[in-house]
Amino acid sequence: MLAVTLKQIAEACNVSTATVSKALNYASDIGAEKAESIRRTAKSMGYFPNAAARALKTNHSRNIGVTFSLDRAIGLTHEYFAQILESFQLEAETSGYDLTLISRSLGKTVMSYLEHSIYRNCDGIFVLAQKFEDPSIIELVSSKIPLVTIDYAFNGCSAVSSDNVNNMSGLVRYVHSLGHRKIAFIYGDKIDVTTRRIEGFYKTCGELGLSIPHDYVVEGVYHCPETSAAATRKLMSLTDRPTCIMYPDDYSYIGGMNELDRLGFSIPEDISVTGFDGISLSKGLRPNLTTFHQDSGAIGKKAAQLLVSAIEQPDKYKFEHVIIPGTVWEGGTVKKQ
Amino acid sequence: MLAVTLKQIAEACNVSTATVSKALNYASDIGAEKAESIRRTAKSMGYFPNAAARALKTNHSRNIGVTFSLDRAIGLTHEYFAQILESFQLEAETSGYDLTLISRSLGKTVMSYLEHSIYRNCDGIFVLAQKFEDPSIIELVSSKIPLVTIDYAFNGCSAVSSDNVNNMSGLVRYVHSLGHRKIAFIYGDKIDVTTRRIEGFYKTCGELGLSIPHDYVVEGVYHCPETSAAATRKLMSLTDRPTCIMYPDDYSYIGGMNELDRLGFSIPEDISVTGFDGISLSKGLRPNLTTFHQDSGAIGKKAAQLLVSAIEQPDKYKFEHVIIPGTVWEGGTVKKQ
DNA sequence: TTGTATGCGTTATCAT
DNA sequence: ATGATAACGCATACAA
Repeated sequence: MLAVTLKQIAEACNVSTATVSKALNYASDIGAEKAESIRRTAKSMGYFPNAAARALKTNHSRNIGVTFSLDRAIGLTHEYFAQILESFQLEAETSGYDLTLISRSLGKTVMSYLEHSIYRNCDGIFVLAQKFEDPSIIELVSSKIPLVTIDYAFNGCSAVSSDNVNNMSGLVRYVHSLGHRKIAFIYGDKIDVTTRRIEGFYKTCGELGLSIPHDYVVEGVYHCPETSAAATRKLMSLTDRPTCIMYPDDYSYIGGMNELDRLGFSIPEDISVTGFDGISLSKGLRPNLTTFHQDSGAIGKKAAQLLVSAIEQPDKYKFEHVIIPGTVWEGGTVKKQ
Repeated sequence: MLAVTLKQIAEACNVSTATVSKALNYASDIGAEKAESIRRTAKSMGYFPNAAARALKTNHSRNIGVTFSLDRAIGLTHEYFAQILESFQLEAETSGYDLTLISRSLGKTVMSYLEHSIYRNCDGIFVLAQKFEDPSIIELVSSKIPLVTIDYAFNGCSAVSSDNVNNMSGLVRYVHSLGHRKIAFIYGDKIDVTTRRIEGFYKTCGELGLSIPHDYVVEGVYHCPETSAAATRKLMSLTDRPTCIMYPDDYSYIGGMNELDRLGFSIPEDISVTGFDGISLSKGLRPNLTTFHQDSGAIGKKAAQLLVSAIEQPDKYKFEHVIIPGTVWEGGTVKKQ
């Protein structure tokens, strides 16, 4: 509101705005003590540069756009994404970037993510999405604006992914190591991540010499307890029941947990279970849910680092696809057979 | 990246930039068909205004700052706040405003929320906080920048609150109506919201003629299952046990749920319980958690409407404190006595 | 070392 | 009805 400008500082110091600008930007061609004194008065006057003016002049805004292309209101509400965004924000802020939420419209104007990003002069984009085949995402990726994606790698773009194939594999091996041979898997929505997990599941079962009946692998929905409940009912009504059910994610497991209780099965005595994600909920449940913890904090942080590099060193920067490992969280829901 | 400018459109149309600007802004002093043709070519060239230039000139950015002054990483991760932010975002976007996350620093520079907001030319601020006594929040509120707060009302500022006194009262009355007389209450961190809930609890108990022993009201921590577990243990070890325990929030109830199970009490046969918030988790648990649903969607939406009014009609706008009612969600965790 | 002048893209004022 | 021009706040090439 006050909005002190360079001009006011210049008047207060009896110098030109150019000199003030140089002092504030630690330019080399300015007297040390004069620069220092200018900085002091600038500070005392509560000066902060005007981001719009600076963006207009320098052609970069020190602002990163965040796109949310997530389904079924699993946006900010999903702890996995919320944590990634939170750690991304922290790291971006440390590097001097603010985050602006970028949507597909503004008022009555419908615009693509790219158009919106250009409108806001975003220096880079953090693409948080599930449906990467969204044309507006494709357009974004095809442009020359620096960006980083999560859990999906486009050609020529940096990406940070949870290691889905190996994570799934690790979890299957853990379950197998406790003696389980009849392992069922409820997978989530058929997005890229899911394909990899299914791949990891079958591959690992194969390596372990397990042959999994077709009806042990059923489709579910991420973050949806109801669907997991239904899938659980289906699995437990099979004549040859599994000894362990792997759920698509921790949250949807809640549905399975309740259904198993309703059916009179206790966990892990009668049936073992695993989740996926490692959200804080899994440590609140009893027994603690055995799950695979995806290191969302590391994912967000790394994504921010990659994006900042891409923005600040466009020439020497090389695209990377970083895979962040996770860990099996041994809870108490998988019983030794 | 392409960044079509007014100038390019002007050249393409053989008119001046002033004329183009008028056409695009539907000014009155311009020929109808010429304006229309200019708009067509602008569209065909993929023109979008440069937000920075516009902000510089008009002194408003159509950008709203969001401050997150939340403890213990209950930021985006808390479903209540995440939902409020989500609905706020949707409504703000509809009115043509983008959201920028405002922190207390940027790079190595430490700045107050106000300084950061001025730096980014925010037209208004959405204050999402728990600790309203934070000096940086006070500074923000004392300034003349339009803002709206949630669950705490400052003098001369708009606020949207969940009706904490009455909500708590409604929940107590519901429990009482099912025959409970020995009601315990684990309250959360001692912030303003909590004070009101405690007030609502005691007031209603008084009106209902219940005298609550001191050791039935114990301090807990929001969003913290461990603390709720400890408090539960304490309550259940009393010689004269309560018949119902009211938890600070749905999430922290998870700790109580597990502890009760560990102690061999089943819900609701041996002990009744309630949560607070009405997050989606409560409907995933079995039995469904009886809780008080705070209408986070309505809160966020209303907050955005108030803020946009404050920004766009600074003169005729009157500060408001809107109380959003909620509803008891009858789950299955309170047994009829 | 310091200051002058120019332009970023837009809107607004004032001529024409 | 249309256009030249100035100004928003800042950074920088260039002149002094």
